[in-house]
Order: sequence, then C-alpha cells, then structure tokens
Amino acid sequence: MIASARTIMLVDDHAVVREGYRSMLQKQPGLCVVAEASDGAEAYRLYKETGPDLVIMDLSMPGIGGIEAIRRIRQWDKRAKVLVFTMHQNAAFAVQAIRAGASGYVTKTSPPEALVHAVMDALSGKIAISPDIDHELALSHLAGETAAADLLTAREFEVLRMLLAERTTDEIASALHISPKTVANLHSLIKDKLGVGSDIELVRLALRQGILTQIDLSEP
Amino acid sequence: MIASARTIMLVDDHAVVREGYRSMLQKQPGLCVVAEASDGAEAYRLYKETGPDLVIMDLSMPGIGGIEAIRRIRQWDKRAKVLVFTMHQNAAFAVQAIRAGASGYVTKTSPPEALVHAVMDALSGKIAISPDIDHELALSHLAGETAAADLLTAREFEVLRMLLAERTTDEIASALHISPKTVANLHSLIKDKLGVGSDIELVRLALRQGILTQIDLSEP
DNA sequence: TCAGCGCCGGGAAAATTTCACGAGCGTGGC
DNA sequence: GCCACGCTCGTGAAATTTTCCCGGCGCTGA
Repeated sequence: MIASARTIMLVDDHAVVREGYRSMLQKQPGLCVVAEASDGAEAYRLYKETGPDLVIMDLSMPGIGGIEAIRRIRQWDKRAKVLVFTMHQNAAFAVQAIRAGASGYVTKTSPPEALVHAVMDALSGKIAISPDIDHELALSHLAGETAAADLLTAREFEVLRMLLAERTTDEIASALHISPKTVANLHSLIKDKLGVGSDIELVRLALRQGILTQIDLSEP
Repeated sequence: MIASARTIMLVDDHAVVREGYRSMLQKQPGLCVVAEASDGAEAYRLYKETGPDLVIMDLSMPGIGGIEAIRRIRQWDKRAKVLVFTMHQNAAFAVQAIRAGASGYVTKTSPPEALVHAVMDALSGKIAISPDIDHELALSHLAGETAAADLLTAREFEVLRMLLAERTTDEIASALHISPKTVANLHSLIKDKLGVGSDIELVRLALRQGILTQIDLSEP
C-alpha cells in the first residue's frame, strides 16, 4: 500500500543538521530527500528545479532569511508546502512564518518524533505547530501584548530581521531587490509602528520580544 | 585597641540592599554607617556633607550612574575612598570604576565575608578586586581582546552606558551638565573607536561584551 | 615649561530620517 | 465584474542628525 514516494527538500545552513534531518526521515518509508540547500536563495533556485512535495526550512540563514525564502517559493508555486524547523521558540517568528505561507512550525527542541509527525501532517495538508509555540501564542494572546509581529507586515518584519542582523541599508536593499530608499522608509516606518525613537530602543525591544536572541549575537 | 570608628556611606537604589550592607557591617567593631543615598547625585551631595571615610557604591542606579558619581566625589575630594559593590560581573565595568578612582570592586555574588574584607582593605589603602573579576580581567587580557573599556575614556564609557539605557541625547546632556552637541560628538566618537557603523551594531557589541545584559532590558 | 591627552563645544558639510504623495497590485466584499 | 482597501515601492524635499574639523581649557608627566 505504498504510494509513490514523497519528495523532500532540506534547507539549513549547517550541513550536520541536514544530515540529522536525513537520518531521521529515511527511517520513514515513502519519504525521499531529493535536494538540499544551505541558504534561502539556493532553496528558491532548487525548488524551481526539483519541485519537491515538501520543504523543510530553517529560518536563520545567511543572505535572505527563511521567511523571505518561503515567500518567494510560495509566490512561484502557490501550492508549495513548507515546514519550518527552527531553534526560535518565539511566537513572533511563528506568526510571520505562517503568514508567509508556511504549512507548519516546529522548534528544534521538540522530540524527534515531532518533526516526523509534522512532516506527515504537512504532506496531508494539515498545519502543524509545536506545543511550545502554541503555548507562547496562547500566552501572548491572553496577555493582550501587542507583539511586533502583529503590528508589522511581512515585509516590514523581514526588513527588521535584517536590520537586527547588522546589515546595512544598501545590503538589505540589494538582497531584497528594492531601492535603498525604500529600506530607509521601512526602517522609519518600523520604528514608528513599534513606538521607538532610536535604533537602540529598537534592538532592546527586539531582545525583549525574542526576535533577536543573545545567541544570535555571535552568529553572522 | 579600638581607634576612633571609621565612618561609612552606603549608596544603592534599593533600600533593602542598604539594609543588608548595614546588618553585615555593624557586626564589625569600629565601623559606623553615617549616611545612605539612593542615587549618584544624592551620594555626591551627602558625601560633601558628611565626608565619610569610605563609600560603598552600587553602579546601576537611576540618574547619573555610580561611575559618574565616583568621578564627582573624587574630583571634590581626591583622597575619597570608594568601594564598588555591584551585580555586574564584568571586567569592563571594573576597569572603568577603577579608572574613575574606585578603591575596590566586589561583585554581589561574592560571599558575605568578601565585602567586609574588601572594606577593611579599602580603609587601609589597599585595592580589593573580586576573584571572579580578577579572573575575567586575566582572561580578556590573555585573549588579547580589546575590550570597549580599554578603548574608551571614562567619559565616553559613561555616555555609552547612558545611550544603552535608552536615554536621549538631550537627557544625557542635562544629566551630565554638558551640551547636547558634545553628547552627539561623543556618540559619534564612541562608534568610531569601537569600529561600528550603526547604533544597532553598537548595542550588539555591548551585549557581547556584557556591558549591557539581558537583565538590564526590563529595568529602567 | 612645554607637549600630550582628555574634555568640551561651535560651525559647516554630509548623510540620514522623516513626511507627503502617488502609482501598481493583489485581496476580499458587493 | 468592480470597487475599496491595504501593502509595497518609489520619488522629492524638508528637517534633523551625524560627522568632520577646528580651537580653547585644564590636568599631568617629562
């Protein structure tokens, strides 16, 4: 009763992590890893080439982030399924990822079965969210806290992420293929929406909300 | 053989902490707490009024910070002895405090006897440094890492601290009694010295070096 | 005494931030 | 269909900030 194998693409900038995915997934019958990418741009290119049934995507990667990659892939193929698998135990990222078109969001701290389970859910059209993220979402909802992710549009959040990653206005502009002037406008708009007056407050807000974590500081 | 009692002033913005100091110190014969202040400005004022033999000073306080307070006190009385007692287990702060004229630097995680011991050392003219800070200093020295504290002058470091505390240029200017223009000049100079191009990089550098900690984010 | 350095700030050029405005474009309701 | 709405992107000009260069002042060590 094995149908034709489902194809999967892995996207993560650490080869060892991709190896981990692979070893976990190949224990499942009916799954086949057909492509691997180490950054968002490569993921987009390889998706167009191989058209897998499912993409498993990390978020923090060099160049364009995972969320932007999801948006591009979904723009090219509206039926694309992308499952986010990331270290970020943060509701803000989950909201943005789902909004960008992700089919699920699983944190790397989840038990191994959770990924496999989420893969199956995603393949069958369901949306899978990690319990810890569910909890975060519920909490922030109950607290009535207006998270950055709720105030910002997808584009704005993307720019915020790149700003926090110490990228210059021009770098962001060329990465997103828009004018530096637009990035400056978004930068200003973001600060306005979040109610902060300076970049310093912006970083601190991002830290409080977990958009930027202490760990990110040592990464590129 | 008890000489005349040595007078001490306590400076900490939390009353309960001052109470702790007091209870520890009064077990020592020959010591007498003659004044208490809850911020840097009050400390300066009370020092001029009471002229204690030793000041025990916290660093993170509202208004002007502890380091600025040390500078002012030492400017008024070159022979003033100030012992820093703080939560900051960070070499950068120790370097700056000593540079500002502190007679010692003890962290709040140190065992109770350490404070008493440091008080005695300070009173007898010795400079007392916590073992953990000694270790930090040794480490960063061995690593050859150029810490922010080594590159910046006392004034620059002070301004950096206040910038990171989300204070505006004008607020800093009036707190330090200098022109906003000078603050802007210092801000620019700091970024230049630390080799960062934006405020965002500045905050991230400060976080990496422990000048700003995650904990500070929720405090005023 | 004098050179060096930190500190303070003015002035002007350069860069950035902000604001106002408008054109596409996709989405959802009628 | 068709309209209204919000998001995106961009321009241009004004307002503000950042940066650079300058000189004066006070302290310190040779």
